[in-house]
Formats: sequence, C-alpha cells, structure tokens
Amino acid sequence: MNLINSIENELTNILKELGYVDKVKLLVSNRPDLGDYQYNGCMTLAKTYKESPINIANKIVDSLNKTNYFKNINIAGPGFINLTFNDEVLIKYMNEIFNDFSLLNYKSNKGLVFLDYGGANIAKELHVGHLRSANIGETLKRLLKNCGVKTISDVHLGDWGTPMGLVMNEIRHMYPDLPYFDEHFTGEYPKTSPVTNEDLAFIYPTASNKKKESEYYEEEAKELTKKLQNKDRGITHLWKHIVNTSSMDIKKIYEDLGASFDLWLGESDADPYIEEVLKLLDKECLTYISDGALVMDVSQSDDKLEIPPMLLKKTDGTYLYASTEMATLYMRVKEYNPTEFWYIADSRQELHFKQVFRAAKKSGIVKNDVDLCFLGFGTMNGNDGKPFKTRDGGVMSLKSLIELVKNETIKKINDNIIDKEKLAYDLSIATIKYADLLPNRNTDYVFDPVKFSDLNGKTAPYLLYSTVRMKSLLNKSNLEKIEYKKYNLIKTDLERIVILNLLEVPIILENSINLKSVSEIAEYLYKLTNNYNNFYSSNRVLIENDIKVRESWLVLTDLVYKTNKMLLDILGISVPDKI
RNA sequence: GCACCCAUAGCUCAAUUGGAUAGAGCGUUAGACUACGGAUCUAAAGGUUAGGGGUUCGACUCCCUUUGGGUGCACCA
Repeated sequence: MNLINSIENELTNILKELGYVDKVKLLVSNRPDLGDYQYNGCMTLAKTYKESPINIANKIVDSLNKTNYFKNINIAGPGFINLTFNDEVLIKYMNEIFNDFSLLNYKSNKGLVFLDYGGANIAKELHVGHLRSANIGETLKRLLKNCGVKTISDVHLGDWGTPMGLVMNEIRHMYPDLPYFDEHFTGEYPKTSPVTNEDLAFIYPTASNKKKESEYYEEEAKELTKKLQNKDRGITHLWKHIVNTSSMDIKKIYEDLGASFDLWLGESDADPYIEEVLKLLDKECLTYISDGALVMDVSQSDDKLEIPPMLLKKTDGTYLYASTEMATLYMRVKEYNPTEFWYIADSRQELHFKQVFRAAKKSGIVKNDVDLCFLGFGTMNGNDGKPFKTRDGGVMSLKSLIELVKNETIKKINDNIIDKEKLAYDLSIATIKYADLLPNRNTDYVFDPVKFSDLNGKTAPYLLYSTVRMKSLLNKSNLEKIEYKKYNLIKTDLERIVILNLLEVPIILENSINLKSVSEIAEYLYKLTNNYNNFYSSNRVLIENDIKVRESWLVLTDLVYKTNKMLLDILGISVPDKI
C-alpha cells in the first residue's frame, strides 16, 4: 500500500478509537507554509457529534503524536490539522518505491469495464469531432488497465444508418449501370470496390448537400437504407465494399493516434439482435405505435423536463440509432457481461443515451447493478469560440489537423535529427493529445496549434523534452559507472518538493478513475516535471562530490523519469529517444 | 416556449466536489548561465470569481434572481 493510504487508514483507526466514524481523506496542503498535508474532517465531525472542532482536533493530534510520521503537527483556523512529514519517513518511502515501482500505482477493484469510444462513421472522413472520443476513450482504457482493471473496447462504427443510404445513392447517380442496383441481376458481383477512399471523401458531402436540396434524392437514399437493412443481395455487396474500403483508412488514422480497440464492430453487427430485442420489449408491453412509428416510453415521474419517448422503428420500417444501440447493449451483455459500461461521446448526445440507458434498465436488458455511464465531452473550438473549422468554413479532417500542428512543430526541431519528418509527426500527435486531455472533459476548449506546440508551458514538447533529458542524465551516469542504489538524505528543499509530488501519484490515479477523467494526470505531469526542472537547474547531479547526495539525486531522477513515462503512457504519449 | 450547461487575471484553462490567503500556462516586466541537453530556471505585476440577494463556522462551488453565451427537445447519428 502507498504511504498516504496507509496513514489514512491509521488515522481512520485512531478516530474509531476516539469514538468518531470517518473515512479519512488526507489532502495535499494548500498552505505549504503550514504543512505538507492537511486533514479537514474535524469541522464535519464537529457537526455530527456536536462538539467543538478544536476539541476533536486536539484529541486527534495527541494520538498522532504517538506515531512517528510527522515532525510537525499543528491545528489552525477553525480546526484544520496540518501535517509535516519526517524526512526519514519520506526517505524510507523513496527507497521502497525505488525497489518496487508498482507501489506507486493504484489498484482498483472494479470488475469488467466495457468502453465504447471512437464512433467513426463508414464512408465519412474522420474529422476533429472524432478526436476527443478516441483520445479520451483510449486514455481511460489505459488508465483502467494500468490500475489492474479488465477492459473491453469497441470502436462501434456507424455503418447501418441513413448516411449509408445517402452514400450508396450518390454512387448510383455516378454509376447507374453498376449491377448492385439491378434487382434482377443474378450473376457474380465484381470483386473490387467501385469506389476508392478518395472517392468516399467527397461522396458523402456531395450526397448530404443534394439531400438538403432535393426531397426526391432523400427518398431515393431512404429506399437504399431500407434495402440494406432488409438484406438486399446487391446492396449488401456494395455496402461491404464500402465498409472494407473505408475501414482501412479509419484503422490507419486510429493507429496513428495510438487508439486501439479490442472489437471492431459496427451498428450492423447488432442487427441480428434487433428483432429479438423488439420482441422482448413487446412482451413486457413497453412499446406502442405513435404517429406510425414504434416507440417506447422512458419518462419518469420526477422528470423536470418531459423526456420524449424513444423511437425504435421509423414509419418506413427502418431502424435507427436507438434501436441499434439497444441491440448492441443486448449483444454486449450476452457476450461479455461487464459490470460497467462507459460511453465516450459528445455531450450533445446526452439525452439520447439517457433514453437508451433508461430503456435498457426498464426492460431488464441491462441489470440494475450494472453501471451505465455516459461520459460526455465538450467541443474543440477555434479562436472564434466556434467549432474548429477549415479556413473556408468546412469540417476539418483529422488528417489536416495533424498536418496543421506538424507544420508548427517541424519549425522547432533541430536539423541534426535524423528522421525529422517522423519525429515531427509523432510530436504533433503527442501535442494534440496532451492539449486535448488537459482541460476538463466537459468543457469546450480553444484549439490553438501555435500555443500547443510551443516549447514552453503546459505542452507535450516541454514534457517530452524534460523527460528525455532525465533519461539522458541517467544514461550518462550509467556510462560513467556511477551506481545508485539508495536514497540517503534529503539535502535541498527543492528535492523535498519533488518527493512530496511523488507521494501524490496513487491519489491522482485513484481520483482519475473515480472521476473518469484524466485531466488531473495531465496537470500533475506538468507540476512534477516543472518542480524537477527547478531542482535540476540549481543542482548538478553528476558532479556532486558527496556520494550519498549524488546517489539520492539519481534515485530521485530515476523515479521522476519512471513516473513521467508511466503517466505519459496512460495519456497515450510515448517518450522518444531524442528530440 | 421548456429544460440543461457555462460565465474565474489581458488571453487559454485550474481550484482535491462546501475548506484556510482563488492557482497554473501564455503574454508583459525584471533577473540567473563556462551549459550533467539553455528547447532551461527564478521573481514581480495582474481578481469585487458576470451583477444582486440568501443558506453557515466557512461559498468560485449550494438555493433564488437579473444579464450575456452555448446545447438539447422522436422518424439524423
């Protein structure tokens, strides 16, 4: 167990002996002049036990004085307890984590978490709107895995709805003679796709525009969607070509972004379960016909806003979002039976998921003790505060976004680097990820390529440069055969601050899992790195004469390096050898 | 129209979920170096937390209200 947790446990027991019940949480002091950590519980206890907070604090301090964790314990204000560690305790802990780095990790006791993120649409280019889902989802998955939680991730491709009909209709307009559209065709269909990925990049936008202008065009597309869902032979063949062509490109970009998925399933994979789900709902008498469509009531008596019924089947008999989503849940429960579901999607989809989740619980498709979590995220905006667009106002593809950042990054890389292009590309991905993960999940943020790729400040280049420099120092000590096996003594205040930072790691990880957000990790990385750099610039590790001090400083560097590497890895950012 | 979210330093974001003196980055200003990787480090200035009222030992945080933004409200996903 980590140091802070074990002290918290001890303190919880002390309280119990004194007759108070509280699950003690120690907080990093926001008054470093008064202590390293603080306990704020006395004021709350005072309320429940109708006793003065100072009295309670005094009793606690008496008991705490019998332990030897702290060199200074004081009570301040209405009843804050401030704690300052004994250096010996810190040194001992440093040696423990140096010998077993896993002590710095947090072990979660969660069951199986199923993550749904990515959400790319077949035949539509990945754009900036897909970035956050991939980033945040991938990071949460890595966080969970790091803390010992089993996960399953699914990209959940959009391959079964209206857009597919639109794309196929545009293809029909381009090549009316293709056999896929001929209902009487009985021969062999071509083995190669009639469209390339480059074609697809403009086919969907074209179709989407035509739909807005012509109702007839829309009807044509709807008819094709219906044919697809009814397993029309030709249309299914064409659809498969499109899916295969498009998936290759999608996979490539996700790979570049470092997002990986256990399952590459799509909405279509849930299709075989839709009828089963609808029957089940019908059996429970949960559905009814409204304006010609099949719907399900998901309202609750305590709703402030009337939640509209959930639409399961359109008037024309085709399925939509909610139906495939329900079937997907049904399939996932059946095959994986997770204890939690995490859906990472744009905040604007909250109502839809609320409906689906309610329906899933109400119908028993998902059991009551299973957590269904919608993790919404805010929009990535441009300087004007509106969603990030290309210069001419179009949707910006992820490829162009990466290119944009790369152009900024490459300016700042040394010419003597061997593969400058590759490094610039990797750094750009890291830059985008870090910038995207730093703000809170829910808030919209302004994307500024120049600022994010800056060498100073809270940016990936700064973190990576510093981390590479730590590694370089450790390598050099190795070359010069300087051994370091032990933390001996704390010589400077600056290193003490870094040590205190290291104590926080397990707490940061625990908070991140509880909040299902990694921005705290991103923020912490900067703090730790900055404090280490501060120490680094005022002390020369390798030429320090006192062997014991030098050993300690190398252990410190080693631990900060490992911590950075671990946390950057959770953020999906790998540390290059050289920058 | 109804409902939800947001408003914090010049700009971009935090604030351990009700805790002490609201913190960071950028920018600005002033400093540090024969440098283990200077792509670095330090310091200063900068705030009536949009306005007003309330709840309590304590409010950026909870409640009410005004103003200004954003989002959602069944046959798109």
